[in-house]
Formats: sequence, structure tokens, C-alpha cells
Amino acid sequence: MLNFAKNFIMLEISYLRTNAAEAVTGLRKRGIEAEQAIADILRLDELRRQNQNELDQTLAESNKLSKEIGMLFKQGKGEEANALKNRTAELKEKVKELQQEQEQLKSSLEQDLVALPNVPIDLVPDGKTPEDNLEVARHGDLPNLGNTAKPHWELAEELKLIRFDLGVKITGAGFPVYQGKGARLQRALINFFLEENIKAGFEEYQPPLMVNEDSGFGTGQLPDKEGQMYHITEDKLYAIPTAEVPVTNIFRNEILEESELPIKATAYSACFRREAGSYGKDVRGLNRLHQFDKVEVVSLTKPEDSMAMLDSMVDHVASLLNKLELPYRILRLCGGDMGFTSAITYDFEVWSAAQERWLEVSSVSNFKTFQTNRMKIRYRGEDKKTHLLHSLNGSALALPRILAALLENNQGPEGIRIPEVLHSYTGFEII
RNA sequence: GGAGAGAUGGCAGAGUGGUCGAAUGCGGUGGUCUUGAAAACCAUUGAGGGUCACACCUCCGGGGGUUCGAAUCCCUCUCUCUCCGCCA
Repeated sequence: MLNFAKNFIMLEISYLRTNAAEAVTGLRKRGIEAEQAIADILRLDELRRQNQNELDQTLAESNKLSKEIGMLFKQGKGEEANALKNRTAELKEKVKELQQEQEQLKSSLEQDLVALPNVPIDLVPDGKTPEDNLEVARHGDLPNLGNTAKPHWELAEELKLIRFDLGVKITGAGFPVYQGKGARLQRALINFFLEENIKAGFEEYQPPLMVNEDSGFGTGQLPDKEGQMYHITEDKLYAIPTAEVPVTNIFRNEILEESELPIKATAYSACFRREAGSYGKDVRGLNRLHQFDKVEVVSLTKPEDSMAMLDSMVDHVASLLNKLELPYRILRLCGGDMGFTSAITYDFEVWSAAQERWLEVSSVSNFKTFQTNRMKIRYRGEDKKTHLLHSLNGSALALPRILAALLENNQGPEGIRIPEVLHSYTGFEII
């Protein structure tokens, strides 16, 4: 078991010690004024180290005395030994006080640290809302289907590809049943994504779909997003909201050799999200589900390689969408729209022709050391010392909205056209 | 669900109150030897904090206690394994 109270730190304190100004500037992109908070953190850090120094010296003295006492007893000098015991009693008191102080300093330091989100890098645009996200690429023409275009939930029901009614019957809303060619299309997409990811150098994993508390804390779902995960209280397990959780945790508390790097992993999994508070058009059809399928990619790199890895992951995800012939755009999220743990995030959105809106199908992020600091994922450098790795992940890809876009964009008088690249996986070319 | 065993460094595995951060073996790294490699031999090899660098401190599953002193004794929690039962 991890000691959560002691493994809570997100930003590296050593980073703040040397880059406080950069952190303050970066956090402004999120609309956070952190100058005072960081100053407080550094002051606490200073106090903590002073206290530890004093504590260490007291302990050293106490250790020394204990050894002397041991020696004296062995030599039969019981009197002298007992005399020394008085002094150790005093030291014991002092140690106790200093330790209590140390615990307090640590916990307030950690409390302050975990309140700070990751520092956005230079590239990240300033801004508060999704309107401030920067569109960095757009690919493919938006189909013009006129007003006869049907939304995917109508197509799916009519063609008996996805049975929302059956899902409600056997489980509840947000748990659709895929049927016939709908099921086969979904399976084809999973296989297609996995195969493409493997070709791109990612190693396939099949992780557990439930994780323990340690893993939930590791990737940062706990304690903040506890309400978003399905919780099996009887066994203290959580249903994974994404394969990122089990896959990244594979490397928790590991020290990797440079020769093993970079780590590139991919995994298909079902994902479970409670999505408390969602409503309206956002949850219509496949737009937002409690259970959905996703193929994820996760990377661990040396710090100097993480930006190049991010670019290659973005290119890779783009290539998947190109092959599926779906119109999409890539957004570089602004500071205010980024997740708490990310230093930079690119979102991929596909065009949904009947809903006439963009749907997010992938989010590719570089977390730098934010996750690895908590999970102690390190590598041994040329200097023989251990250093934190950078972690990155992205969807490649999330299935439901891809399915939605394929159904809507490719509908025509003949039926729904399946992109050529999927034919060998589906076994059919039209629905 | 019932019964039992166990948790020590990358792995295996000693260690029942002081000089144990921890024997030994394997693995890793460096070297000797060799045309090269293997073998053999020699040396080295846990993590974290702290320091310019040392010193020093902490850690033997987690937490608490006894003691001048705990990997070793006590309490407690968690987890793992084995056998039986049930079952894909």
C-alpha cells in the first residue's frame, strides 16, 4: 500500500525551487495567480528542511549514545550505562517534538502542492473557455448531406446496429447493446486501431478492467474524481474510466533502464464512467456513455524526448482519422480548458454531419513529471542516478463517436458506406 | 466461503534485541585474462531525504507500541500464496 499522505505530491518541489518564476507565468495561462502560493510552498520547504536537519542531528546523537550504552553493558559497566540513559531520555523528547513538527510541515506542504495543477508549457494558448482553444489543423471536407441526414441514433435503431432500448432494459441508460453489423463494425474498429498502433511501435497490453485504490491515486483519478468512477465497495475496487489507469500503473514504482526507453504501450479496454451531472444533447445516442470502448496509447520517455513523442503521437492519431476518411480538426487546448494534470493537450474532433457539430474522439497529452512524480516512475541516467520519466497518453481512438461520425457522414441512398481500410476487418462494405 | 503459511535489496533466500542497510547465490556494471567471445578470477552494485561535495538521517508490506537500542518482541491493518469447497 502506498502511503497516500506522503505520495500526494504532484509538481516536483525541486522544479519549483529552481523555476518558480516560470511556474507562475505558466499557471497564468490557466487563469491562476500562484505567486503567493508558490512563495508559501518554498517557505514551507525551507522550514521543513531546517527542521529535518535538526531532527537528523538529534537522531545521530541518540544513535551514538545507544551504541555506547550497548558497549558499556557488554563491558559490564552497568552504572555508566544507566547514567547515559538519562541523556537519551531528553533526546527522545526532542526527537518526538521535531518529528511532530516535521509531519505537520510535510502535510501542509503537500496540501499546498497538490492544489497546484500542472504548469502549461509555452506553446499552450492563454484562455479560459473552449472558445480560446487554438485550431492547429483541419483535414477533410465537411460532407453536405442536406436536411435529409439522420443522426446516428436514428440510423442505429433503424438498422438494428445499436439497441439503446435493450441496454436500458438490461442495465440502464448509457449502456447500449451493439447488434449484428453494429457489433462487427465496432470490433473491426478495435482491431484496426490496435493493429495500426502495433505497426507504429506500441506494444499491446490487455489490462484488468478494475483497479485498486493505489492505482486510482497513481494516475490522479483519486481522490478528486472519485465520483466519476464506478466503485465496487465490497472489494475496494474501481472500474477503470480509461485503460490509461491500469497501463500507466504497470510501471508504478519502477526504475527503467535507458535501453528500455521509450516505453510505448497500447491497450483496448471497455471504459466505465458515471458521468454524474451530464444531460441533454451531450448524452444523446453515442455521444456520452457510461460504458464505452477505447483503444489507448501510453508512452514513457526521457524528459528531453517527450515533446517529440507528443508530436509523433499526434501525427499517429491523425493518420488513423485520415485512413478512416473522417473530417477532423486538431485543437491545442488553452490553459483553462486543459486537464489538471496536463502540461499540454491536443484534442481531436471529428465532424458529425447530421448533428452538425464537432465530437471529441481523442485527447493527447504530455504530463511531463506530474504523474510520474506521484507514481515514482524513474529511469537510470548516464550519471547512474535515477530521474523521473515523462508520461504521455492519448486515445487511439475512442469508439462511440467514431462510430457516430461514420454512420452519419457516410449515409447515402445505398446505405452506409464503410471506409475501405476497414473492409478486411468487417467483411462487408456497406450497411 | 473454510483451514493454514507467509510478506526482507532486480530475483532467490539467510537473519529472533546492539558492530545489520542487512550473509550467501543468481543477475547487473567495471576490470584482468583472450585475436575476439565464453569460462575463470578481482572489484563494484538497493531506494529516498540532505549537502557545493562530504557528514548525517530514514526505509526489511502499512500503522502503532515495548526498549537506551527493533528486520528481530507485542498489537493492529493490508496483501500474497497453499489446500478444501464452489465455478468460467
